Amino acid sequence: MQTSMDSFEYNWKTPNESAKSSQREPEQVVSAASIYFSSEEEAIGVEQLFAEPEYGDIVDTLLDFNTCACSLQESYIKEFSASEPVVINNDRDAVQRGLSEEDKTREKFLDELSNGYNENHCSISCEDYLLDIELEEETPTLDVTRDVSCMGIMNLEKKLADSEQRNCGVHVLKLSDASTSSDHDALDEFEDMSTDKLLEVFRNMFGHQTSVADKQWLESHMIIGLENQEMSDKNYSFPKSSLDSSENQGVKVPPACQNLLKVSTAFASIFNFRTKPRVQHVKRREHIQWNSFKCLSSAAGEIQLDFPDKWDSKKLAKENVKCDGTKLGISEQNLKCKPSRGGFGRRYYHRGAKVSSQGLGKRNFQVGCIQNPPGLPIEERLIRREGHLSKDCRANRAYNSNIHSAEAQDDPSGTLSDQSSDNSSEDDWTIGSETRGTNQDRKHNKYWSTTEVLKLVEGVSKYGVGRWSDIKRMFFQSSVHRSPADLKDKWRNLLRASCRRLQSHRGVDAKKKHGVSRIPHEVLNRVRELAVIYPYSRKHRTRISPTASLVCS
DNA sequence: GTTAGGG
DNA sequence: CCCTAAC
Repeated sequence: MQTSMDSFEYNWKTPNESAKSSQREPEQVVSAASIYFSSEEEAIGVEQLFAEPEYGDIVDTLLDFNTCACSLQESYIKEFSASEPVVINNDRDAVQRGLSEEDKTREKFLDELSNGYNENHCSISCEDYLLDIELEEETPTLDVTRDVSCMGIMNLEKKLADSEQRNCGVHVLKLSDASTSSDHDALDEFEDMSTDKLLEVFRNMFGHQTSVADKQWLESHMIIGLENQEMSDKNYSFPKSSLDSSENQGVKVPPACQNLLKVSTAFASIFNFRTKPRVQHVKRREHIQWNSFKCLSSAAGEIQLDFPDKWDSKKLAKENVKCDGTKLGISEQNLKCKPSRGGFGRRYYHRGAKVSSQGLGKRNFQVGCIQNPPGLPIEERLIRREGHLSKDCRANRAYNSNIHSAEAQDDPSGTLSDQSSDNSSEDDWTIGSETRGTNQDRKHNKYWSTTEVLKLVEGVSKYGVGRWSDIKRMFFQSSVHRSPADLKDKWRNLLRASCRRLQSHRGVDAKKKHGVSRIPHEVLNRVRELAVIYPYSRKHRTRISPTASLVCS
């Protein structure tokens, strides 16, 4: 199991170094321990690592440390904000320099954390998960920097004394003052339980067995779990009945789901990791119970619980369901739309919906890439890429374009214009196809005017072939419908036309006859000259006929 | 984000 | 003009 423990900064300092650090400027106060889990499996693995008896002391130390940070109240922050700032800027070298026997054990523990826990301890295989669905999960954020630094302010003297007492480089932060009344209630409840019962409760809370039979250890960890459960997700009521019954009677969510929830919420806060927005990979059906997925998604607040009873991915794929969130139970307001390409980027229209083309075809059930218009039947909201449209559909579209292409022709004089500025580009466009009523696929389909062609030629003369963005910026600033890609396409067509003209005058005459070719000879000659100076790509030249390529290159 | 190239 | 891959 590969963990992301590299980001776990176990930066502890010896008391002496800490004293030096405390004299730094306040802005140098930086964060201490933080852990990022990229998956639930990692959290589970680290949890099991923490449950090892040989690491009990270290776990206590870390948990005390982080629990204090989690439990910090605003009043404490205010109260101690005027105190001397304390730097908890630690580094691993400092730990190694102050080695003791206890430190060695700690180092071993930290090494295991950083290297990833033994695969055998991981109960869930995470290698062959299908990346079916990507859910943007925004988990609660804990400001580690603020909490830890303030906590350091609060407990400076106590911390130093405690760490010296333990004769280790780790600053042990005990925050007995910060215990809440609810903690005491829960503690009383746990104290009445037998060790076996505690083990059972532990299993119910965190979803895993623990080999630790120490009653105090179990109590403390479950208190922490409860406390952080409340902190991390107040909307989710922790099933108290799970404490009383191993059968989890009366619990609304299935046990399997509880396990997932508690690992992801309670331990997340225990480890005080500042969760960053991440992509959660939801496992396919073979690897996770459907009910568990429903529960997990519900807790994440991203997915409604109107899932189908069965998820037959093959069937859905067969139906060519690409992005229909409804079939996945995604609420429409929770469907996040990746922004379509901005600036000069192209926008792709399908049935009135904007679709980002990037990545649509990679996964069958990618969520969060579309924006469906509400109020339409499911079938109508199915977004299909143009590539999946039938040939008849595309042919019909081309037919519509051809009909309107004959209705308007631009610059019929065919004379060269001196205009090369950008102030008339919008006006002298000729609309080739305006069939928006029935065909909204194409962006505008406006023919290039001679003025535009001249500007393009001028731009290529100045910048050369390939700097389409610069040409766009300098010569087509106000031409909102001419993207750099359009310029590139047009230049390619101009190049072909110029070569074709030399190749066959008959073909040009035929096109003139049909009113298609309206590019003046002078322009094409200039294009040909520029093509010599700025050769187009080799691939393109090879596509032109051998005789033409000789001339063009 | 930009560009090349196939369609 | 659309779409994708590559950078």
